[in-house]
Amino acid sequence: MTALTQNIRLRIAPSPTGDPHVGLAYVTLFNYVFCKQNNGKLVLRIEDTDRERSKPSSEANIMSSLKWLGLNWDEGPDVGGPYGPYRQSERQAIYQQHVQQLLDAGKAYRCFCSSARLDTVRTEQRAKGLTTGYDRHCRELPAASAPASAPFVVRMKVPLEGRTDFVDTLRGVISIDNHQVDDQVLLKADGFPTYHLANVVDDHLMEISHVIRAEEWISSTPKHVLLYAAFGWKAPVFLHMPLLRNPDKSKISKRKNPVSLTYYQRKGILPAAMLNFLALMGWSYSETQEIFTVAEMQEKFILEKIHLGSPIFDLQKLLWLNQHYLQLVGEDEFVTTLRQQVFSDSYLRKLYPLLRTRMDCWESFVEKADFFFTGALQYQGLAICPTSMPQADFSKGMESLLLVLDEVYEWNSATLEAVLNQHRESLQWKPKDYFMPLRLIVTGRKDSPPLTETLEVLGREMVRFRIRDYLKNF
RNA sequence: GUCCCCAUCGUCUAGCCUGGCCCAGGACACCGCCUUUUCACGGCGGCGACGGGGGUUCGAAUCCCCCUGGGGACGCCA
Repeated sequence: MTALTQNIRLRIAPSPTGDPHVGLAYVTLFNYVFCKQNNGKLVLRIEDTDRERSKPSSEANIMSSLKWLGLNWDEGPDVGGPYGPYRQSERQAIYQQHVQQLLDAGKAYRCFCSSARLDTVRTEQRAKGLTTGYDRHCRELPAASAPASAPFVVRMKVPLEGRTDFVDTLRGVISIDNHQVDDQVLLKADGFPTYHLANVVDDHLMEISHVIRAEEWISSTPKHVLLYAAFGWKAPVFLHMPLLRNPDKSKISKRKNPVSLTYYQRKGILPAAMLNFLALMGWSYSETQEIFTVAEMQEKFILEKIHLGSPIFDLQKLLWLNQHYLQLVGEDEFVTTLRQQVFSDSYLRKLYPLLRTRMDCWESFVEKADFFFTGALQYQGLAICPTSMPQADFSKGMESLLLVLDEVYEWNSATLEAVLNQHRESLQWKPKDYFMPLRLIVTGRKDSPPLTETLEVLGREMVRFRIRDYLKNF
């Protein structure tokens, strides 16, 4: 490593648009370890340029999840630092100024196309089997040809010829034809920058030396390289981590796998286990030893040794590691953690109104409230209702089912019907039966609190996979 | 569809760069046995992979090419 000839500065750049994601923890871990190993600085930068989706609560959760894992940063919105502000929404002036610079240099242009027009163009391109992208309609528009008040975006003027090459530390040279690179929007109509602009400008201004990010960014790296060149800047070193996968090998998603760090924290996965597990996804400590700490990883880690095959996030192995770490827990920690995390005051208070009238002695709490701790819901009665059956009789059951599926699993009646159709044969359905064929009551137990309250206390992600597994095994 | 990336047991991986020590090593899961008054932990063992085809070479999991397969990107989301 060339640690002495260069300041190592890494960054993690989450977008605060949802629950803290395991993918973030994964990428952060590798950034963190490489950083520490080289006496570098780790920057946390909040990429909140999507005004619609960014939420302060999400930002807070991301930070607390990373802290939970012990992945601390040296500079960030909460701790400050010499390169701030560290929230992109607070850096507007900087982006405006840089966009103007590109405009002046003729390396970007204003585009007045409506999204409707863009949609049409894309549809046509798709129909012809072409790469979809902007047709550069406004690229050569004379500067004064549009009314000053017309809404516009600023697009990058990508070279029409040639190729753009860059080096990925793990993969070597990657070369992409400029025809494949879109005239990317840099500044949106609302004046906010897109990821591509903000990311490049900030990485440069914050003197980031190595960009370690997920593989999904490979195909937009040429845009970034082109931008660095347009500004006359030196690009950082790029390294793309393999993507975590669902069991079906698709990119890990909450639809198919629990992905929220909050979920794992609450479930009772220990940070050490999670970190150890994540480290194993693409890297190995030694030929025989699989259990190791972050500190040990730091000693032996070699960036270039990251394995490129995209690993499947395997809950079983996580749990095995966790069991191992749990065995190391001392008696005091056992008592304290259980009190704080599982039987916390706040959780018990939530349960109070639901359990109070259902218990007949203190001991019965365990029996009556078990599913509030395991998430193990019971499913009572899955019935096929002939279409002749009065609508009202099962509409209630249907309602709760759809509520669960829509709210918890983001399903709708169409996907539900598809699932049901898969089981059509084993259910011996007649075609006329599957119009409204199902009644499913999902609750904790027979005498349990109402579904809505149950869901609220348990949390959606906890329930989501129970239902999925249930339907799958049916 | 176009472009890009990837390819060792069901899963995570070691080996690949610097061909021979690999008829491929470890771990999870699974199965069996031992230990244990139960269960778990622990110990021992079993099952199980170099996607296919061409090269190069005395020799290929390792190097090259093609095919196939998987994935990602193609947004005024990141």
